Amino acid sequence: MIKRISLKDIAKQVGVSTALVSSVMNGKGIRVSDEVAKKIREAAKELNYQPNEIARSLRIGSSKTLGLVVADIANPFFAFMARCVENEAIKYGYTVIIGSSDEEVEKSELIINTFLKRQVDGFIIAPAEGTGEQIKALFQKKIPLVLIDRYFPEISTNYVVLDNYQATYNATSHLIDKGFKRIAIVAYKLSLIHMKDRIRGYLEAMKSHNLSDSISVIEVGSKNTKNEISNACMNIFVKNKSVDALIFSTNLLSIEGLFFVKENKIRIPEDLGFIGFDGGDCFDLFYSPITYIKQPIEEMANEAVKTLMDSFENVESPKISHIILESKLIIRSS
Amino acid sequence: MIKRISLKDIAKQVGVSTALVSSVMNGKGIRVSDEVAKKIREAAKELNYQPNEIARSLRIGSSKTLGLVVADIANPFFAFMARCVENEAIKYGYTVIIGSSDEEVEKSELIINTFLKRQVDGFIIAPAEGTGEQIKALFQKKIPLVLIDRYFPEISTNYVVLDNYQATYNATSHLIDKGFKRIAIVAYKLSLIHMKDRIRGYLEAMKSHNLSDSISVIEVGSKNTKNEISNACMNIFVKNKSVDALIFSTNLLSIEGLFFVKENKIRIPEDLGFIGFDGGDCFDLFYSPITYIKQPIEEMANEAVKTLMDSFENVESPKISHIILESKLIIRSS
DNA sequence: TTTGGTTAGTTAAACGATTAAGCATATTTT
DNA sequence: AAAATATGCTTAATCGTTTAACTAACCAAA
Repeated sequence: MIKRISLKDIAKQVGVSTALVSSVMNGKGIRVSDEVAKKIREAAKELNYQPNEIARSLRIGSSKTLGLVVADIANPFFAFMARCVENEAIKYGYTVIIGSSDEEVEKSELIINTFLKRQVDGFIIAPAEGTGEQIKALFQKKIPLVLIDRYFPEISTNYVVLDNYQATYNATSHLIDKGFKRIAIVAYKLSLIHMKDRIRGYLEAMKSHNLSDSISVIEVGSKNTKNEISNACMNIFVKNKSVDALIFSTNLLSIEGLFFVKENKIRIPEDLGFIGFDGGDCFDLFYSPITYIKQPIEEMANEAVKTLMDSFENVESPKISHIILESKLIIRSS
Repeated sequence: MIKRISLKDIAKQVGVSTALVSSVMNGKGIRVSDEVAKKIREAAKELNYQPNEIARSLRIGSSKTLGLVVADIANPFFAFMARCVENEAIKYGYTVIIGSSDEEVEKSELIINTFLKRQVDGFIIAPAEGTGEQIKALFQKKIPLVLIDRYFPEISTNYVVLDNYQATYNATSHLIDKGFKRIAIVAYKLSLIHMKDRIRGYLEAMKSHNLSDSISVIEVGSKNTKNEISNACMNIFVKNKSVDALIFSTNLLSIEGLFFVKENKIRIPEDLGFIGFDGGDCFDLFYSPITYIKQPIEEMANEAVKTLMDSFENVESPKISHIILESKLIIRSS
């Protein structure tokens, strides 16, 4: 590696011990005369000293690093979340390392282990399906941890999530108010709670409006979804004419829904009501701007970082915090 | 911090020295009997030992970490690039830390210094305008470095970029072939070479088709562009009717261009030819699918990582590599 | 004059892993 | 039988920083 300036170099140049230099650089601890302190600071500037955080981490037992594990960094939802987490963490003097599990159990495990080896101080994780054991293991090791977007009800970790139930409840109600009756929801075939809650919100809204007979949940696998969605929608919408509005339960599903609409020349909102998830330029640019459920992503990220910082304070007496944020229905012409 | 298992714990349990454990874990170096080696491996598994990479980094003088500095992580182009860099780096056993300069000189400097303190082994940087001095400083310190997307002709660093000249030359030629004549290019007011080259490609294409009189370069600032673009396009296109096709020189500009088109109910391609940069769902979903210049992002990322790995091999005798990749014009109906 | 306190530092251990060098035994070669 | 070599391990230094504990010099109070 390249020769970098260390405390020793400064100490030698000024003619003091490294302990003193360290103390001056951190502005605390040992007593120093103003004169020597000034000399040290000048030497540090002159040599362009950059402290070695690796060594510091080792000594103080904290890497000042957070591990962020998202389900899919190519998804704009998580990309934006990553950005927010980073911006927030830096305010507390923390660096973020990011990994994408791509919804795979093995990859999630690999990332978590890599991050553990790198001695991250804590994790923010949007857990993939089936990673409950991994989360439990972290929790048992008392490693500070905040789940985001999704959580496991049976594991009592910190989490920051959307009020998913309310989100789809409101969306469904909105469609009903607009006169749609045969409303379906498109969701992933996932056991994760956020998906269940989104479906539940839809179901309850339908029931409480006496539309139980029109309930229709379209579940698609999380891989190879494009055709699957198209086919699923096709079956229900085109062949059976049994649906007059669709609610999509994630950003990617919504976009694939838009492709379906475009390819089949479906008119929105005349032929089909459409509610998307998470927003994005595509929704705005669609010929008929799309109504969507907006998540407070930045707030989620900030809360997650804050929760993590809090749990650094008292690792031994862990206060578990559950933060549930409200979505906003952005009403457009769909 | 949390008590984690160290070499010492394993050594104690098995009754050997840490040196021996280390050697066994790394599968090299010191001679060991099969019997003891087996015991050590079993103990490591039993205790779920995860080596402390921080300590390892300090000792071996390499953090096995790359610093990726992008111009804007919220931009899908860079988000995807980040993902590719990460996936590629992991193959070589490297972790990536990502920072977004947001095209600001100060933020870029902050990120670079943070990464230096964290002892990154090398950098991949999409440099913001005005960060030439920062890059030069890294280069002089002999810190392995690859520029990506943009570069500084006056600094002889490694770089991996698009053949920007050819990209817009081809795009312009394509529009001319389709019968458009009064073609304008929309670009950022930036001194960076990639932007200059994109404009140059357009200019040369226009000249070589004897359309010098119709040349029109629309330059907008990199902040607050939405209105600016709309106004700029409005002036030229609507008021003067002096333009019949637009080429956009970045992804974000393209999307803002689409908003302009939509808001003003311009018909594509009847009223206006349109070529975007970088692709994306928005282009596909637009009522008239958008022709665009496609960058080989994954290849760029892979080449950048590979170049960096190569320069780790011989830090002292730096072989500078300049990689220029070709774009592809994806022709659709615009 | 002893005791105590302040000032301005130094010394040395520690964090966890790596690695060169050393050191007994055991085995083979001459 | 002596010398050389191989085997299987330990010791201790090192990376750069932090920090508890110590020291030496000086001044003030009892």
